[in-house]
Amino acid sequence: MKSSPAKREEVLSRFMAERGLKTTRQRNLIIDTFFSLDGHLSVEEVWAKARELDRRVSVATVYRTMKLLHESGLAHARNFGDGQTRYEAAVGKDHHDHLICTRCSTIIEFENDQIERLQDLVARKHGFKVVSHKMELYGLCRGCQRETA
Amino acid sequence: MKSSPAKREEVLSRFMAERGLKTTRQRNLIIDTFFSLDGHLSVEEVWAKARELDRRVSVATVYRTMKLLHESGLAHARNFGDGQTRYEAAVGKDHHDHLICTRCSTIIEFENDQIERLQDLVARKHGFKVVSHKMELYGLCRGCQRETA
DNA sequence: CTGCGTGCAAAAACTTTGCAACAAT
DNA sequence: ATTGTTGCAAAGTTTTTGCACGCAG
Repeated sequence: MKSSPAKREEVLSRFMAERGLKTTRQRNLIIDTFFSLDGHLSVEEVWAKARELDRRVSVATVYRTMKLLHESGLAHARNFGDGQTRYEAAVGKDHHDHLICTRCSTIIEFENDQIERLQDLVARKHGFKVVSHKMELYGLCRGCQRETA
Repeated sequence: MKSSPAKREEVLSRFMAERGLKTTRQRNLIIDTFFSLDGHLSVEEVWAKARELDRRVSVATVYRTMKLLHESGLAHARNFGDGQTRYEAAVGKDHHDHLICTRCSTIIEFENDQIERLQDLVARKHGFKVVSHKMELYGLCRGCQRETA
């Protein structure tokens, strides 16, 4: 599912207004690039793609912009254990979690409402108001189980 | 709950035998230090504590040893979003997950068997064999909800 | 105009690694 | 003896930052 530009725009403009941020050519480019791609993107990857359209954007601006997207809630920041932060679009697709193969690094996404409901329950029990969450299951995918056996 | 030295010892010695690793003064010091502490520890923190007993251990050895602990399954590696890997003892206490306050950084641990069971179920459905997992719920703790309201 | 934003390069923060000396088996 | 281990410092990665210039509002 692609992310919905309408909702995005709304969240973003409210966020930028709130913080007195300005709309710039670079920010638009980076944000559009990020949402046009899909998956779990490193800053490096977003940068590479954005540069295809404008050779002059600096990686620092990409770092700064991705951080804004994260703070605005439009992107989740993830850490899959390699040393890099990866960003993932947070609107326009249903929430999902990850199954990660520790051998071949395959990542499978899944969602499970029942788990989500239980999470809320647990949080409430501790007086928490959950804003977001991440869940990652690490193990061996079908193929790697076979090869390792 | 403190970690149980017996189980630890066993897992560790099997792991070291398997890989032809040697027992050294530094490794013992670092491992003991790690398990004597509690919580989510950065390499820096373990190092600081270990140095109290032996000024000469180098931070490189701590990095190397923590990686071994992680590979042996005795320590989980976590990433809470600050730029550091944090390690947490993986035996002697039941598995648990985390509620993290995004405002004051309070971390509450919890466990929920029902969720664990559902995770296994989902994994199996995708042909995965789960070895470990982590789940983190981000939000506002009781206190911060009040202050932010 | 005014102040935020950008690019660049330098720096910071964290982690890994090459190597010679050293220690465990 | 042999082979793995350590400390150190250098190098690698990823991310942040200072600053002068530029651009949006």
